[in-house]
Amino acid sequence: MPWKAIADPYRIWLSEIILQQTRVEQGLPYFERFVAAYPTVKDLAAARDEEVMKLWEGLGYYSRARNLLKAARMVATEYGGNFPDTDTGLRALPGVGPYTAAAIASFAFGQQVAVLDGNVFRILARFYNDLTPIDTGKGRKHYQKLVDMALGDASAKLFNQAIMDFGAMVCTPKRTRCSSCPLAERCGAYAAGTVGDLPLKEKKLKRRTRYFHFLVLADGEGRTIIEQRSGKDIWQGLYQFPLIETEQPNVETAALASQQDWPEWLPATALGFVRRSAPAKHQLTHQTIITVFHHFTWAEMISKIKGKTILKHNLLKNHAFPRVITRYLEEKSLLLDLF
DNA sequence: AAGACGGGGGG
DNA sequence: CCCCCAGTCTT
Repeated sequence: MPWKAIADPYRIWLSEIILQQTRVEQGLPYFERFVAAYPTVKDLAAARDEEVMKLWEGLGYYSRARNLLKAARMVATEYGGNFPDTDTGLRALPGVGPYTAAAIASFAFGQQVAVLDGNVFRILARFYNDLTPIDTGKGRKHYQKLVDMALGDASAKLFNQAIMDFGAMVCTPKRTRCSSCPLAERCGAYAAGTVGDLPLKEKKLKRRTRYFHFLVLADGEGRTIIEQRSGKDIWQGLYQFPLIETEQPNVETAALASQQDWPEWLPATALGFVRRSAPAKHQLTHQTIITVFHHFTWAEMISKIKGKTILKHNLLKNHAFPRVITRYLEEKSLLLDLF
């Protein structure tokens, strides 16, 4: 890790938040952008929400970005710019759970606490050939006890770093490096031939499919309309083109106007249909989203709509969008003849 | 205890 | 296509 040698609690915290459920290669560019934009926690605390969301754009799990800013402001105002230096104190920060608190406490403050993350679950389950599922309350307690025993009196800072490196490089989820593993001789799963089956999980993933129709509106002067997502759904705080969601696939563009959630401010009769995109599929962890972009001209676009943002299309880049949208915008040529 | 929450990469 | 990733929060 580039930040491995760094003792700055701010950077350790920032990197740990970014790396939650995220691969190092994916998170690293974001870490560098954040450090460049906000060298200290006070700089981050002073940032605008929209600016932080924009920097986080594309990384996913956007509650992390919202909590990041909340926590930074908490540290800046309530703690005088200094992070809490204990596991318990760190847990009070939004977005800091058991793993992240232990990581920061050990790496930044030398506290004697063991981390329990995906790597550690995997290594322990395999080494002890342990069939206890990792995704239950009981399982977490069980493995926490095991890792606490494994840590013993060793330096938590070194142990935590070592066990996670070991999980990232040797005892990996797939294509394990058992042939060069220094623990292979003592590994229960290796002896039993169960390495590929561990760790066990109890719950299976449920998925639902949704059909999103985005309305890309253009007046004669290069303007379009976007809205900010709110509520409890995905992509909270991000922007999107006005959205109609349908229960069924293959809905005609003309039929959208009679949908429940057709915007009340948008007179369907004033729109000129230009084109619709082919359906595109986007796989999220719990949702499969099929998107269709419908292009319209709206010659007499009204200039103020409550809760909506009307802007020149070349300024779209200043707002944070879900990948579904940015990916579509990257195919710039599709928009050229519209605006 | 369940469910929700993104996006990318590997097999 | 399915699983996993230096997990956390809400219900």
